[in-house]
Amino acid sequence: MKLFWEQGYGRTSLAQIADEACVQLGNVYYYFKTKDEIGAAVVQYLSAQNRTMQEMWNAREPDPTARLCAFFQLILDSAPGLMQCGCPVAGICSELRKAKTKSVAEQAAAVFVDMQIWMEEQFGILGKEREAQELATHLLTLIQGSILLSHVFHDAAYLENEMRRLQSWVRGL
Amino acid sequence: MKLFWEQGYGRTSLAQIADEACVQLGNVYYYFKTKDEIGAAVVQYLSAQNRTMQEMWNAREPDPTARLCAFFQLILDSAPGLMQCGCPVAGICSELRKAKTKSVAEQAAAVFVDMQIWMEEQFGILGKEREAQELATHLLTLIQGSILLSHVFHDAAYLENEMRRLQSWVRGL
DNA sequence: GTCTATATATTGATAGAC
DNA sequence: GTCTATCAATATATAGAC
Repeated sequence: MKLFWEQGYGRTSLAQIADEACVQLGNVYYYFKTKDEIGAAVVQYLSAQNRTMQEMWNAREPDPTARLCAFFQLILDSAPGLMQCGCPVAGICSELRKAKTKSVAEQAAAVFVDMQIWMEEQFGILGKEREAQELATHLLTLIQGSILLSHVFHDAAYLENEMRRLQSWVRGL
Repeated sequence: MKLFWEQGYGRTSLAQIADEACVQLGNVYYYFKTKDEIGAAVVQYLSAQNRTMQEMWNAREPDPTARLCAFFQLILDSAPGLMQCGCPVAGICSELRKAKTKSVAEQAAAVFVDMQIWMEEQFGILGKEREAQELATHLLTLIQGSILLSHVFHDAAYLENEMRRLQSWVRGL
């Protein structure tokens, strides 16, 4: 995951992965038959990580507003990495969509669906059932747009300003 | 440009480029010493294309609102390609930022700076000098965010809905 | 399960005939 | 300017010893 995020899927060789894992190149193929399987495993890891965070926020924070703020705060805390490498899910999804590995790209897109549905649920609890889908899409658009701008401009301020704005916005709901 | 957009910089071989240009592989090196030089030329082409469009809108449309709407309309017309391959500027910028070719990534980022400055100018003419920068950033965030979502979800509706919303918003200024 | 060694294919890049 | 031929490096993947 680290290498795919930092360098991209295509630029990362199996030799680098073996080196990062402190094993020999040949041993990688004992666990993964192809490089695509490693890509699928990474996407699955990112998906599981996302769901774990959602379950944690659902359990810890009774207030949907606090849950959404916790989500924004996680993005804020990840700002340096997001600025440097962009969104790991969007990155691998876009790269594999342009390749022949379409199935893995679909699994990566499913992570965004999970995020969207979770945000919709929070807006629903807040009594915004009718606009929930529209609000969730709007949020995801702003999040991904600001991550991309901070990455392209190499300036975390784009992401930080947007996240702080969203935090104060959601607190005013 | 076509190949880099559709497949990405890394996945595109010089053999493919030569084939697309209907020349032999060896002949490519008569015009470009390295692959990076081709990447730089593509970014320069995208930059020139962007500036050409801006100059055209500035000349044809006396009203800044109409200019911004023309910009949004161009994105709308490009929706199928943007959905399929994402933003060509952001794509090559992100890919080369993760590579060793940092200078080309900076040139790609400069295209976004051009867009932002042009939008700021339009808001300035509209009498929004004070908020011009903030509005331009917000626009760029929504544009790039909606392009990314339409690409990841493989659904042009995300981009189309956002652009139509921005068109009616800017007409209400 | 882990390792070394290697097959096979493709890549960016070069040399030189024409 | 365009071509053929090829180098050298790197990639994914496999075979088989231990």
